[in-house]
Amino acid sequence: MRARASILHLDLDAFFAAVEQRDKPSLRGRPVIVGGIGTRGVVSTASYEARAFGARSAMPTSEARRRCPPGTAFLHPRFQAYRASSRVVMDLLHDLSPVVEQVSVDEAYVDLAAPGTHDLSVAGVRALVADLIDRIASATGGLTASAGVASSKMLAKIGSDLEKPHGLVVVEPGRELQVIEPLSVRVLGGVGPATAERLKSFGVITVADLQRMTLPDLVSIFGESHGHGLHRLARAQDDREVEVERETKSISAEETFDVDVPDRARLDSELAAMVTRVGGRLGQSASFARTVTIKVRHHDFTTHTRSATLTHATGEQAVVLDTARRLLAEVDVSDGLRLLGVGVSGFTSHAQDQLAFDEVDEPDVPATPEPSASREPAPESRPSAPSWRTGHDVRHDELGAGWVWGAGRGRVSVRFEGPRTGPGAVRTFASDDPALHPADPPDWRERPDVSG
DNA sequence: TCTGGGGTCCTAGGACCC
DNA sequence: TCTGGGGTCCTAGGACCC
Repeated sequence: MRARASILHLDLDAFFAAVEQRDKPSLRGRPVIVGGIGTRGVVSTASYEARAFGARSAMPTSEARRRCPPGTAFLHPRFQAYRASSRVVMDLLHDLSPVVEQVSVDEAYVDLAAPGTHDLSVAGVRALVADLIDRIASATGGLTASAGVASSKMLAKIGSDLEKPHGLVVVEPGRELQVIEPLSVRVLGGVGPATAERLKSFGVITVADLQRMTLPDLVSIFGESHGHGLHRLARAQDDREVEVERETKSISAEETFDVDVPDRARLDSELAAMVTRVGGRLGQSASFARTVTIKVRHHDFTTHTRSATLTHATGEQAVVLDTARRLLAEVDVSDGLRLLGVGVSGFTSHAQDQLAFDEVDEPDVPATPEPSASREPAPESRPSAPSWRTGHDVRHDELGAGWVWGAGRGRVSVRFEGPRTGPGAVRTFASDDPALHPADPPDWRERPDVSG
């Protein structure tokens, strides 16, 4: 917590709906819902007119249709338009300070102390941010924003919410506890429906109630991290800095089908399409991923993930798709899938990915000594054995069938799943091993006797 | 026709290693 | 008969956020 109110949290009001109303005057003053408008859609944003009828973000669109009157507009999101306006706003924030943390398309923190030139008195920041909100409105064609300024991120965010829409709250340093104590614990970051419900069972409704719980009790109920977090936040203790850059840790795509899909061919083509999207973004980021995860949701909404970590990070869509296919093959889809998704994570640089391959080498195959070369960026063409590429099916005369997990510099690692090797056994061979050859047919997993 | 899509972080158990 | 203790990696699930 800082001595002065120098952290700004800015939030655009009912952003998606406001952009639609700005761009289409006939929508102004009317209830507008932006989100999934299909049978299984949910509301992304409800305009304030729609909120008056009880429509809310994350509500099933079918429910919003029931609540809102005839004449309500239900619209698909136009992300391009939102991004364009978002950029205009973020540029205005960067005019105030170089330290801007964009949390989402419609939300950001700004460190007003960073430039060292702003008047950080309560009156000073109030004038500064009031002017900012005016400039946002004129630069975006009338979008309104709400802002909170406080001594910490937590209080700034709570402040921006207090007088929405078009509100500005400066929390005077020293009054933080007064502000939060009467509020619901739900205002604290990390307190969602589940945590709020558990707290309620202990008679905790407000932040003041939460202050009465001891740290050992909170830790025993919520675990080490969450317990300490709750204890701190209830006392307005928040030292998080405004972070300019946050690295991406996973990339994923998923889709909920209008009707549950039991058809493997259809699921496979959906999977391929999603891998193309994920792989495209992975390629843009110029990084390599080691872990591939699929996600499935059944008709009863039970949701599962299956993941596989490769020995060898990859940037290739074919490898991601092949891995995802193998994971999906293990899922019972006979009742149909409601949702299918795929993601990649465990990003590494190319140099590290070569190192990872070296580390899993089996001792019975002498590794080529390369004292420092493995730490250097590898040349453009990765495998030195062109016939073996990660993700391809192979057979070994003695060990049965498997697929290539890593290939390079005269060696190939094969992952077998058979009675002799056990599931997931990885063996490494010289790539000219005569007992190693392409598998046929490629769908060896379907054949129970394949490695027997 | 209840319940999207894209993320982050945490926990817990098992394998494995020293 | 009784069976350590960390640490790390991987997997799966859950809570949460916008």
